[in-house]
Amino acid sequence: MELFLHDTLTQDKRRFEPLDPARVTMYVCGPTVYNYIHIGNARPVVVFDTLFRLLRLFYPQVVYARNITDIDDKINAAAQAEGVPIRELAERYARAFHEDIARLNALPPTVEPYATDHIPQIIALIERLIARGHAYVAEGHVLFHVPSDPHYGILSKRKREELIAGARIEPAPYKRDPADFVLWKPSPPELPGWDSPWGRGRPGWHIECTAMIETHLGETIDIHGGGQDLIFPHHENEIAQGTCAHGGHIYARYWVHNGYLTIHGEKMSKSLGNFRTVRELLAHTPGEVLRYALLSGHYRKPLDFTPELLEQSLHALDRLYTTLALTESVPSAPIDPQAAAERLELSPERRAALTPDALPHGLGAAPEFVAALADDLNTPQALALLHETAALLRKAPTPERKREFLAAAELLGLLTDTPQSWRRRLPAQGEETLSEERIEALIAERAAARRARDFARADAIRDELKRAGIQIEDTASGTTWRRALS
RNA sequence: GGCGCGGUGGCAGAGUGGUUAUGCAGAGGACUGCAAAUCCUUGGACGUCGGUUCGAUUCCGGCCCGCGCCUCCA
Repeated sequence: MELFLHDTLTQDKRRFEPLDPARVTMYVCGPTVYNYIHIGNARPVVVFDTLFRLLRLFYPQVVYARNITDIDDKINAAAQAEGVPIRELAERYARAFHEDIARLNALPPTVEPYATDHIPQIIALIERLIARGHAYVAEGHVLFHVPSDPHYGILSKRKREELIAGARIEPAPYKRDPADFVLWKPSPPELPGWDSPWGRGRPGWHIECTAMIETHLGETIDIHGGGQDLIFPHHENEIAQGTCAHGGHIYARYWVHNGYLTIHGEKMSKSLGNFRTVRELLAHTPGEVLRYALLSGHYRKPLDFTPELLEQSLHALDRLYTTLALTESVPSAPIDPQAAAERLELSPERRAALTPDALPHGLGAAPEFVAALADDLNTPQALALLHETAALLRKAPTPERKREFLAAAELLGLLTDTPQSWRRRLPAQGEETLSEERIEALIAERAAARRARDFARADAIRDELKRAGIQIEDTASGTTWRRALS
């Protein structure tokens, strides 16, 4: 089976062909840690986590790097506003980031480099750019000279002249060209800084990613990902400095960008202030529901983030968990790795590297399901197929279907909970709360009333539970309870 | 102004040159003491105006509307 990805650079969907199929590399821009991430920031995390899972199904080794930018003007400003050391603030929000995305079922990346751990590499990279005539020193700054790169604008389809004409801010006087951007800037004594050939200072915004890519992944990577708002200037500048530093070698073979999350049709952003943090959403929404919501739209399209979206995602996911609960006695057919690889038409190299003790996510999934994801990560289509598999499984359970269902969910990072725990841990909806002991006692009392054909009493108990947000389900094997959905 | 994205049924959202995706919500029925869950059935759609075509939601063009980027932003 072949993987297709939309490439921002060529503006079309192309067959994915890695430079080295034995080692696929992907770099995704991670957060700048100066506050809690919002749900818009979580979109690339979930999207590229899903792509990571898919790539690992197709290739034996995938190196996925997602950085943490821990040196930045905004971090400095936030620390100063709070009156805490900069390092402490950055560490706090890096930790919060990890906690938040773990609840979105995001796997840890292969490497998670920190900008401040790469200062020597950044300095070396800048020196190379200066030596090659692509950067210059001015008033303690080092700037990338945009006119030195004839291809500048290739990613964002912009002309340097138009950028200058449309600029919203006055260019700094020390710039040779208004489009030049900072690679290194001086740091006053009270702010973090490192000694460099140009004095004590700190890296500019874009250079750290290029240095970390070079350090951990190499000069040319297969996939570079991030949100659409990074296309310009961040990724444009990365291509410029990276390509110029590497003597013209291709910087990234595929540029993959996710669309925005919107609120009432407007982009969610920190500057507009219309964002919801993942942290506050997690207080009353299971992380998996947030993940489902983010996957319910195609990654390149805008996704309007509304309470209705969350409610629909909650209900849809609950249906999948109900399927799991209804088919608990159905065993999942064991996976024969080679037969599964055959069905999915994985490459001979991939097949050779499959070992029974380390099988990738989704190996047991149906080919059409994997094909949906392999078609530029069509997660809405994949979710539709997951629901169809669920419906088939409920109606005519077989071990093969069970395996396909579980494998498909695994590839999407869903259904990681048990149905029991899912149904009982949902946010409380009732006006009052009852302990599990009290719930069990009431259910026992209702069962006694039903045996005595005292249905008035039995229904009164059910109503009481209902008011507490507890839904009763009478099944052949007895009565179970769950937290009701909204 | 330049560049780019999008307008699909009550809502979300795929897809396709001709046979009503999927989920949520709604309606009717089965099951149930009554419910819930499940199952069956079911209504409802492709911004607008032209063009190409035997046939267009799907291809082409104009228009309308919405959104984004143009050195803070995922």
